[in-house]
Amino acid sequence: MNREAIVTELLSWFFRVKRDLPWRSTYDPYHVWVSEIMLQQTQMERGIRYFLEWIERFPDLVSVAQAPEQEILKMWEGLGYYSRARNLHRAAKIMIREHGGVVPCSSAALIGLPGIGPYTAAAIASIAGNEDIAAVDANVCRVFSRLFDIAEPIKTSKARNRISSLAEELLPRGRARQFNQALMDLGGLVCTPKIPRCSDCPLHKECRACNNGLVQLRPVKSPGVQAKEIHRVVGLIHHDERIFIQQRGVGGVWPHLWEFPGTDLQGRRQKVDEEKVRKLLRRSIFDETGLAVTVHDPVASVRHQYTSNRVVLDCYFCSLTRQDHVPVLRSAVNSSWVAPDQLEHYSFPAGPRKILEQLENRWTEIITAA
DNA sequence: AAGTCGGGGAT
DNA sequence: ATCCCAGACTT
Repeated sequence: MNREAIVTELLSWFFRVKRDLPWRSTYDPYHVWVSEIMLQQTQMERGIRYFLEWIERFPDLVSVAQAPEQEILKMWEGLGYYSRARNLHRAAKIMIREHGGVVPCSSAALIGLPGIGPYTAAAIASIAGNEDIAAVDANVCRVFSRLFDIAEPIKTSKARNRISSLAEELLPRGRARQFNQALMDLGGLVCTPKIPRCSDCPLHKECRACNNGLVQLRPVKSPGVQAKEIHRVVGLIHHDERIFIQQRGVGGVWPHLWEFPGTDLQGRRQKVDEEKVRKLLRRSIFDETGLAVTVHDPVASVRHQYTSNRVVLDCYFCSLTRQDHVPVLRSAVNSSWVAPDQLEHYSFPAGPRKILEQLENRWTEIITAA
């Protein structure tokens, strides 16, 4: 295996076909940092849209550090992994305070900042600062698992360590910026998961898996976990032309995002008794918020998935049975009564957001019907 | 080492 | 329907 040839072919290919990405015009460390955080576990096409809107709203580090968390989360809405947004916010404040108001470019200074692990530190340091350090992401793992025909399951630390040292050995000194991005682009454009385009690959002559006819079997994956079925019911509580929403804590999923109160149903297999569902929802809303409500008809229902859960989310219209509308929150950290046309200013997970889409233009009809 | 954390696009 | 993604963090 000719390592010299691999590097030469790879860099030559990158120079020819590299993607024209927003943060590649200047390699501004702030831009590179934001892009790397956004692209964690996120596909390029989606990331770019969020990146452009983000830079328009937060053109520099100071604007991020000074922004209220609510606005940070609103810009992140729909992107998932919301801790990334909160960590970005925290890290911005630290950079202002301890790094002279700039995004540091050395991996040593970056590692350990909120949301910045080994990969992201190496990626920012190499792409923004051209530091000689390999950045091994999912793309690079896949490329190397094929290039060196690695039979070990790709998720194991053994395989990861082997790939990391291979990447370090291969990295041409002084050209880490081009080399790392070249590997990422190769993984994203040519050496793709399902149907790799080996005939277009600049490394196919050097690729062991390709030469062994094993490309389809690489990388080796471990068995996945089965998705959990969840049936959730929530209440759209109406009072005085406003809707009740509450803000989640930071303990579990969707930290500091807003939601409608409700509960998960347990016996989700058999046909659910409508009356029992209403009673259960009334009870759980009372437990969670202290609000006594009457549960009316369902007004929206959506399906969505997150992590390894499949969710059916039913939304019931509710009204207060007593005039007392001051909540006593059990698990949420904050709450608000909001006019329907103001709900768009709050950040919701995808499920409730889909509910809101279904309710758009139906508010008057729904409220008068009840 | 294994779980948790999202969401949508590709296949 | 399943797989996947410019991973980090907790247990």
